[in-house]
Amino acid sequence: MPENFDLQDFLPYLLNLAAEEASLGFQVLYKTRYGMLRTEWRVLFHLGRYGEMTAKDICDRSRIHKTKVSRAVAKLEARRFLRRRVQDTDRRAEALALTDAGRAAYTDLQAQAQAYDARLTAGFTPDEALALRRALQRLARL
Amino acid sequence: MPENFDLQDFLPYLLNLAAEEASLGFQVLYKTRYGMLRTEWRVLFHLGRYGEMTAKDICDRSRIHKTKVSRAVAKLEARRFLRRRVQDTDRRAEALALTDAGRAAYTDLQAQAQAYDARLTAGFTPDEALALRRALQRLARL
DNA sequence: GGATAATAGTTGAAAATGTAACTAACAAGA
DNA sequence: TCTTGTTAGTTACATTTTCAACTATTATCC
Repeated sequence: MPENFDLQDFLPYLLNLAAEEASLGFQVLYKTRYGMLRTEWRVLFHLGRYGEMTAKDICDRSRIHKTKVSRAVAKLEARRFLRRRVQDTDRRAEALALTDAGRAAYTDLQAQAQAYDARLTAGFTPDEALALRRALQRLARL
Repeated sequence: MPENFDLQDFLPYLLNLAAEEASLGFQVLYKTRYGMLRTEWRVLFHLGRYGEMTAKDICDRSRIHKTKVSRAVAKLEARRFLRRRVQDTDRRAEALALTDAGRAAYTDLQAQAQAYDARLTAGFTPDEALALRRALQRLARL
């Protein structure tokens, strides 16, 4: 066991640093354009990408805690980005769906996200970028 | 520009997920053993690994905001993990140094961190692990 | 059917974070 | 030396997050 273990080599630290740095550039977009928080953007993305689903579905897919999702949904609804519809089959659950405005915001931000992702990986070869994503998905247990 | 861009492929999202997952396992250690927060552990690590330095030094090295460092230092001091000594050369700055208790906590947690890091990378070949760290360091602009 | 447990989602209070303003000390130039 | 500007660090306040408790509904099983 080596004595000199640098913080820069500690994976949780390194991951957090890289995640913060990478998040920052994109945060500017959804924050300044739509006044959204990270969880709100993520909920929007889920609904835009995967279609109608309940808050529980989003929780399961994204591993965001239900209180965070609940508040994000409330804000997105207040801003008319989504509608809730109580389900007949289970009146506890609500099906969430984007409004036209929500869909427009999603389309815009999704394109921005893709462009931003391309910028982030610009310094890597396709193989390197692929290996990085694979490694991260493994670490995230996806 | 492909239409179907999954969240799981979006680097900021993926990085955050992996960072959270990786942080969780280690957080248990410094939280349950020492009741520390992430910033406190990081400050402790800096002082343990790199020796006496000022809060400003820690900020510069770690990119943690000075208010977070200030509060972490206050807590670590209250728990007798570090001492402050006003510098003669500049009476605004304080040299921070671990106490014996602080050093003991650092030694313990540092070993745990190393072991945990090894567990995290156990599924990777040495080359893969190295490539991952290199990629993350680049993304983090280290 | 009726009791009990589990689940979807919300809410309130406490803890943590971010932002800006602040104090105290130093620096530099007229 | 006096003014102005900068820096180290703290504090106050607003925003977010976390945690636990809560409501309403559905599922289980005797």
